[in-house]
Amino acid sequence: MAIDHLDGRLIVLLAREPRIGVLEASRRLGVARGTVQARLDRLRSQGVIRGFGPEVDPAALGYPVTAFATLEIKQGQGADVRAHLTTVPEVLELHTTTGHGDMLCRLVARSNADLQRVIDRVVGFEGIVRASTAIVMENPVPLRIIPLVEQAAGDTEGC
Amino acid sequence: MAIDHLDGRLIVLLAREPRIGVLEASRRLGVARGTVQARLDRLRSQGVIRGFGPEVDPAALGYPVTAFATLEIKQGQGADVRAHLTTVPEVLELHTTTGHGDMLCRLVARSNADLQRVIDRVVGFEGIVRASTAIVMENPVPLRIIPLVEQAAGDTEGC
DNA sequence: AGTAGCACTATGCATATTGCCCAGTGATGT
DNA sequence: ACATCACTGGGCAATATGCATAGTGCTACT
Repeated sequence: MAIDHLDGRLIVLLAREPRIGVLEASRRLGVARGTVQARLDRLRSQGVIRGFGPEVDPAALGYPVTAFATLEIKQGQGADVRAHLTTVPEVLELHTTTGHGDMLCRLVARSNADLQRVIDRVVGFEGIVRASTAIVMENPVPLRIIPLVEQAAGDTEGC
Repeated sequence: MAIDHLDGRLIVLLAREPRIGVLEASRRLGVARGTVQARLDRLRSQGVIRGFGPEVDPAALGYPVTAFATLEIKQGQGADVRAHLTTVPEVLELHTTTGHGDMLCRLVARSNADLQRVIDRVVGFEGIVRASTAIVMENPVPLRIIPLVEQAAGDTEGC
């Protein structure tokens, strides 16, 4: 179910130096190439590793402003709102949540002024009752997974 | 500053089929290998593409519960809180924001019960005044970048 | 006009990597 | 004792990579 220590080391290695291939990884980890190959295949088929897509920085694309919007949805309009938000390119992520709001979405925009346009487009839809937005100022911890992988790998055995 | 249409097609292609190499990409895009090579180098040096790290699914690692916590910080304790949260593996992401709270962080946990442990660890730190947590139920739009890339690429020229 | 700079094409070549095969070994469970 | 499984270590053909070259069309500058 979880991953073992070698899996963890492999994932961390790939996260740190994505350009290395299977052969180089096997050298670094001190195991045979076939082992790395098999581990990778298993991790992918188990869904632990979803893929190796490029990580794109929205800021470098011209969208330096990030914000999180909490949306309150009119009863029974959830599906329509989801469909609507999916069509907005600036909506990078959408979750339905418990708590004060009903949905939380991550937005990007070209500027603070442009954010207004994005928000207007997001909330300009029947079914959204209220929206409250928090603009991101700093991002002290960018999306990371390595510490979690290390914990998950370490739990299983003691190295 | 932004990216052109070929850049956009390249990024989308790589996002859809990450395992293809430079050579195969050049065939798909109908351009020379050197061109793809040069574009990739430029995109990486410009920071548009941060890397090709593996996308790991926390759920498959044994952390199926995701939550967002809004934290209110005592004046002047920001740096300490950041340092503290960095040490918690279950904190996948941390932002400082405008609005009601001062920080927003993304958490994962092994279960709803385990989430309590994580939150206790997160807020068990002088400097955090108040925390409100929203548990993610569904994720209709997983983190995506393709629509934004297409928009950014399309803006520049009309194909 | 003339020219320099730039991006792209097209090609070649040595080296490295991949995918696939196999036989052997040690640990585990029946 | 025996089957199963993961790992090792090796070999092989096919492929991809990094690097270099020369030619072409376009743009910008003088």
